[in-house]
Amino acid sequence: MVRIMAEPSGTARDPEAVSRFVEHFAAQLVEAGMQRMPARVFGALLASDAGALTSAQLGEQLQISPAAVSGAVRYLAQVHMVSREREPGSRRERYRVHGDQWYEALTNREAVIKRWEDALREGVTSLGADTPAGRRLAETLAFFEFVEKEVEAMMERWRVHREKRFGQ
Amino acid sequence: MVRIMAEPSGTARDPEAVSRFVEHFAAQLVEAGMQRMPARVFGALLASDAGALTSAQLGEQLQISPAAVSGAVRYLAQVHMVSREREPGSRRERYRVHGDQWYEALTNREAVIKRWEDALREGVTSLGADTPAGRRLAETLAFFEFVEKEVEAMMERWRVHREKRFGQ
DNA sequence: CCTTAACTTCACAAATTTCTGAAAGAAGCG
DNA sequence: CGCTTCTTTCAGAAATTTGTGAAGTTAAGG
Repeated sequence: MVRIMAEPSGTARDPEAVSRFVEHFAAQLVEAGMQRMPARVFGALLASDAGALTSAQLGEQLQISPAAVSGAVRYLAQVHMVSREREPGSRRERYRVHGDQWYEALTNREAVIKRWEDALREGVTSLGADTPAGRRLAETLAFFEFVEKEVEAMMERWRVHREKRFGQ
Repeated sequence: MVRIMAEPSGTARDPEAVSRFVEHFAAQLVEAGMQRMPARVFGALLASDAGALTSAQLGEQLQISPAAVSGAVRYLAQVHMVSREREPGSRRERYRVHGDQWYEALTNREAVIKRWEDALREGVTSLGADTPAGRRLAETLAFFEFVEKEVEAMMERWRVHREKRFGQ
């Protein structure tokens, strides 16, 4: 049970409360399809005061190996949910949740949607646009195209809403 | 290689084209987090002319056991992506994609969102609304609440859009 | 009622995924 | 340049998930 004094900040936070949140939140992400380690790492970052942690801190807090941290972080960076930064003049890397950047990523299932659309388009042509099945696929495709446009507009509105509510 | 003459309809469909679509589409769903069997079953239903298939037909087309069909269908029904119907006077059950009903369900990640929100709310109070971490969680929570409202409005607009484009 | 057709549940084998320890690979610092 | 500190990669052990066969359950039809 070693505690790392990582942040120079004064107020000690209740590590148990943090852990409870992290695990609970991660469990929801897992249920929604995310892998366990990425989910936990992401939770830990969200719940950190600085919004960023080093690899060692993550390993310590979550009781996982450096290898596990590495894998989780690679995934999270790939889907743009965290960014990596190197403190200049150190081999230590920090991983950060970028305030806004990340829920942009959450909605950036766009890549996913695009591939659904491709599959559907292919289906429409190969089954025939004039068959009942083809028509069903076409309608589904139309739905996704609709959603894609709408989500974009929604994020625009969110940025405005956010500005008003949280300043900055 | 046995073909079932299931639909009384005349035009034979190319089973290979259907299969190609089903597997491709299912693969995308899997990548997005859905289990393989539910994804394949759902694909098969989407690609069927009647929009409905019996358990036996699904097993035949996808080359899976009745048990697998049962499990997949149970899941799909639970999340309202298909509905089950019994042809009156028969033990045979049919599973159907309900045209509209199902993408309502897709957006009905609402249940999921609700639980994310709960976890976040808990986090805000337990970490303290006045801490940096607490503020970050609160903002994230606000985002989800925003999305929830927006999605509802979006679906309303879709119904209108759909009506215009596909009649009925 | 009894038979039989259909669906479901359950225990287990197989396949897949997940995480680790160990070794290899970068990059600051002397 | 070599040493040291951190991160990544890789092979494999452990755990989990997935799909099956077989037994169990339900309900139609004689």
